[in-house]
Order: sequence, then C-alpha cells, then structure tokens
Amino acid sequence: MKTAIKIIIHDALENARQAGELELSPFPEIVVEKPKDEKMGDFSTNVAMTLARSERKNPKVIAESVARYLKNGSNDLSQVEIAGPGFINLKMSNEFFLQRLRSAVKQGDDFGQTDVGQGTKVMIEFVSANPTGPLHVGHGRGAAVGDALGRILKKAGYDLSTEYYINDVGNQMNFLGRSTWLRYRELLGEVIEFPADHYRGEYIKDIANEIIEQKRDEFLNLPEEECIPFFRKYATDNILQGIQKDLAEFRVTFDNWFSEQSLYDDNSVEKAIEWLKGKGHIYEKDGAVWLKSSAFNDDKDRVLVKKTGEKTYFCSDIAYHQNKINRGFKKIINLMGADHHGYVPRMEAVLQAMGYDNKIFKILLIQFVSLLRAGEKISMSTRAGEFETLRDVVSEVGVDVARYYFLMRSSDTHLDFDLELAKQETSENPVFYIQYAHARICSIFRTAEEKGVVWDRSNEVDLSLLVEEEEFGIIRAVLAFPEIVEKSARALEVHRISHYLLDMVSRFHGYYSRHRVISDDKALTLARLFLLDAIRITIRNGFELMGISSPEKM
RNA sequence: GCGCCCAUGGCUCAGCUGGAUAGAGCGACGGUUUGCGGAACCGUAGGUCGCAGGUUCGAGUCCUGCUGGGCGCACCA
Repeated sequence: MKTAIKIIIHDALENARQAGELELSPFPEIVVEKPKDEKMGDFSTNVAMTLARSERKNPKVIAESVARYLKNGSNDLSQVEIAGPGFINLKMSNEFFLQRLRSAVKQGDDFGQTDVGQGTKVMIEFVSANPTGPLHVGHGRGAAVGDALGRILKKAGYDLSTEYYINDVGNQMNFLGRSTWLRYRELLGEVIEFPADHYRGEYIKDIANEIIEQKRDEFLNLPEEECIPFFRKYATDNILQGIQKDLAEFRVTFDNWFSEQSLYDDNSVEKAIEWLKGKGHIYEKDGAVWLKSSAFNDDKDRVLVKKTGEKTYFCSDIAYHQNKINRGFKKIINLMGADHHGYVPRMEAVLQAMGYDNKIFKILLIQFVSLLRAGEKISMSTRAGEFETLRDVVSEVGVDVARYYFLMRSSDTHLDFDLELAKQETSENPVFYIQYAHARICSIFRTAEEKGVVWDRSNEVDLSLLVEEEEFGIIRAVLAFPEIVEKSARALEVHRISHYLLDMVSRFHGYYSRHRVISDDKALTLARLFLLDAIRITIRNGFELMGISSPEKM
C-alpha cells in the first residue's frame, strides 16, 4: 500500500521539477508513514523537511509546492494537507481502500504474502538442544520463535529451510551413556553411588527400565567399556525421539536434522582445520591447536583441538557453518539462548577468517524464560533433574496459549511465564481475546445463514455502503497486514504480529458493539459481512504465522 | 575487570529505518445488553520514558558516561 503512495509522491515531485519549482539534486528518498492520529490523514510524508537543506527553502514552501502537484496528480487522493513544520498529510479516497480490500479477500489464505524476500535462500537453525534430556521451557521459547520466524520469512517471499543441529558428539554423550548404565545396574539391585555430575533426571531411569525390559540383565556383568556404547546410543536415540515428538506436538517441524557426528564421518571437520591452517589462522600451543580468532575481534584465541586430541564443539561448528554456506544459503540465522551470547564474536571471527561476509550470519539471542506459578519462580536445571519440561507446560496450558506467550514479547527481553495466568480463560489472556473475535465472526456468519442471507466470498458486493469512520479504521488495519509481515521478516521480530492482531481485533470488538451487521437492509448486511470476512481472513493468516489455531467455536 | 541484553504509569509490556499531544492490557474506580457470542464494549484516574551530557529543525528512539537488574567471560556443549 505504501509503495502505491510512494509512486504518487514521486510523480508529484517529478512534475514539480519539470515545472522548475524544485531542483531535487539529489532526488530524495521518499519516506511514507502513518500519522499517529488517524484524524490527521491516512499517510504522511516528510519529504519537504528533508529537502529543506538542499533546496535552501523553508519546508513549508516546499510542502505547498509538492501538495499542489499531488492534488492534480492522482484521484486516489481525497485530501492533501500541510501540517506542523512541513508534514504533508494525505487522505485517500474510500474507493482506494475498498479496491484493495476486495483484492485482499480474493487472496484469502494468501493475503499477507509479499515478495520482499525475492526467493533469497535463508537457513534458520533453532532449538538444537543437546539430546541429553527433554526440552524445557527455555527451548520452548526458542522453538516457538524460530518456527514462527520461519513461517513469516516464507510469507515474505524467502526460500526458507529450517534445521536442528544435533550435538551427538562429545563428553556429555558419554556422561549420558554412563548415567543410563548406572541407573540400569541400580534398578537391577546393585547399590550405586550416583555421581553428582551425571544426569540425574527421572527420564534416565525410564530409559534404563526400557533397556531392562528388552535386554534383561545382559549387560550386568560386562565391563564398562563394552556397555557404554550401547547405552549411549540407546539413550540418545530415545531422547531424540522424545524431542521430535514434543516439537511435533508443539507444531514445530524441521526440514532437516543435522548430525554433528556426520561432519566427522565425512572428514569435514578435518578439512576445515586444514583449510584454516593453510590460511595461516592456526597455531599450536601447550599441546593444543588454536584459532587466532583474536585477530578478528574476538577477545581471545580459541582452542580447536584439545591436547587430548579431541576436537572442541567450536571446531565442528566451524565445519558446520562452512557446510551451510556451501549449501548456498545467502542468509544464515541462528537462534540461541542468551546465555550463549559469548559465542557470537567467536563465530563471527571464524566466518571472517574464512573470508565470508559476516553479514550473512545473524545470531538471534532469545532471552530467558522465568516460569512462575502464581507469582512463585520455578527453577530449571537439566543436571539436577528439577525442571519444567516443555511437555508439562504444554499439557497444562495448551499449545495455543504456550505459543502465544512465547511470541507475544520481543525476544530480547526476559519473559515471565505465569502458568496460573496463562490458564485463565479470561480477558487477562490475549490469545483468547483474539480467538474469541474469530469465533464471534464465524458465529455471525452462522446466524446470517440461518436468517437466509445468501453469502458467497466470490460474489460481487456493493462496498460503497461501508461509510462509517470505524469501518475504514478496520479496513486500514486489515490492509496493513502485509506490511506488518514484511517488517517482522525484516526485523526478525515475531511479537509484532501479536500486537498487530490485538489492535485489529479490538477495533472489531468495538465496532461490533456499536453497529449491527445483520439487519433488514440486505445490501448493507452483505457489505458488512464482506468486511467481517476480511477480518476473519486476517486473524486466521496472522495466527497461522504464529502457529496458533483460529477456532470457529469456543 | 571485560563483554552482551534490559530499564517507559501500581503490575506486564508496545512504541515500526529519530518525527507532530508517549500507547495497550491487567489492577483501581464508574458505567453499558427485552436483538448478530458479556470470553465483549464505553469512560475516569495514573508517566520528569533510570540519571547526566551530546548529535539534530526534531530524541523514548542515535552517541558518550554513570546507576540499577539479568546473563556470560572453559582445552563444556
């Protein structure tokens, strides 16, 4: 919509130049925005103010000149006004909006789709929790945000792939195997002193029990070295399946699950090290192999190969990101918990060292979630085994509510998630407020049908009967949807969608309480139903981006 | 000590690439329906945008310093 306005302004400026009223060197960037107060107009531009310097004229004089050419230039404009220090406020004709409303409804499920992404290949990696235990609430926030971002980027025309990186290598995996093995022996009657640094969660016992059911006491008298590989693999697979299941129930799926181990299997890690060595970015010290990351804005150098010969997590991550780039992604987005923020400069240093433009790489830090129950904090720690799992939270409040809570706030602020509040099906809970609007609209359509109103989305409706100021407020809000999607995609901010929906829906509720939709006036009824249909489509498409359902009844 | 994030009405938060009188929701107080879903609507009270400078025609928004809170600073992942 704003693009259309920009063209109109551009033409007016061009005409002013040809008439010799403006110099326009250089030609200004045209910024169109919405005035805060709708009464001031539908759109405004500050070109006159930005031009003041280069034209050496008072902004008001410039504005008057531009306004004159605007008025003569387009019949989509119903009013052009100059306000304040030189803002040019534009009011559009009703027909301008109604035309666009028609095409929005025609688009249906596709309404909101744009091509700002121009098919750019984007990869977004998220969750990537170690398969050493079930997902907790913090992972849930990452999952919801990553998934929703993916949906938004697709809607904005990007060619998107999602990926989960499985850290199936390293010491933690041995700890996991050993923890399971110890519980196995314990359950078979041995007295075990369970080490504090092992995984103590109940889920380990569940896995051990499963193994007992299948293998009986087969492993009981075997030496540790012969047992661990089996326990390690069994526990990992089991936990990973659990994670996949939890995510699927949370409506989060991935295009690809990428195994860290596979980077070792095909020698990618070795090759990455060799490559960096060839570039002179690597040295040996104290028996370990280091990357000179400090040469690229990291605070210190980092170890790639420990003196034990093992490679660090960071080392395989280098190979992984090289792999991503080689797959042709032009934009690589990683979601991480905010506690990993120290990792950012390190990773950017590597990409620079490898000669890539580090702008293609973007790490989004997701701040912590504090889980509360009636104001009381619940603590989380995987090792200690006392945490609220995503599964528990979802089964308590439901997928819609959980996703909404994770997505309603900017992800760079801490989130307080109060289970008691989330459960309440009252006005405290914005997700129900929005869903209620959708259900209410559906109910109105049901009533209309009962009353014999014949309605079909494809029918021609006389929209000129929509004349109320409130109706146009709603129409403007509906038509802003594609821009909201576009901005969310550009800024990688999901919460804008939820704030937008809330605003639009409250306009609807207000409108509904003051105006009858279904009346004896058949033509007006149809026009208003058309508007409600547009709102319904927008709610549905907006919630679809958030992965939240739009029920027809509640 | 170094680094990242945050700071906006009693509470939880918006505020779009700086723009015109700072907005919601909850809570408080008061009101609204013999009609389409009251899980709704309308109104009132409540803010020196943490503090101090700076840039700008213009700063909640950008820069610097400070204060307060969260999180990091491994040959863990």
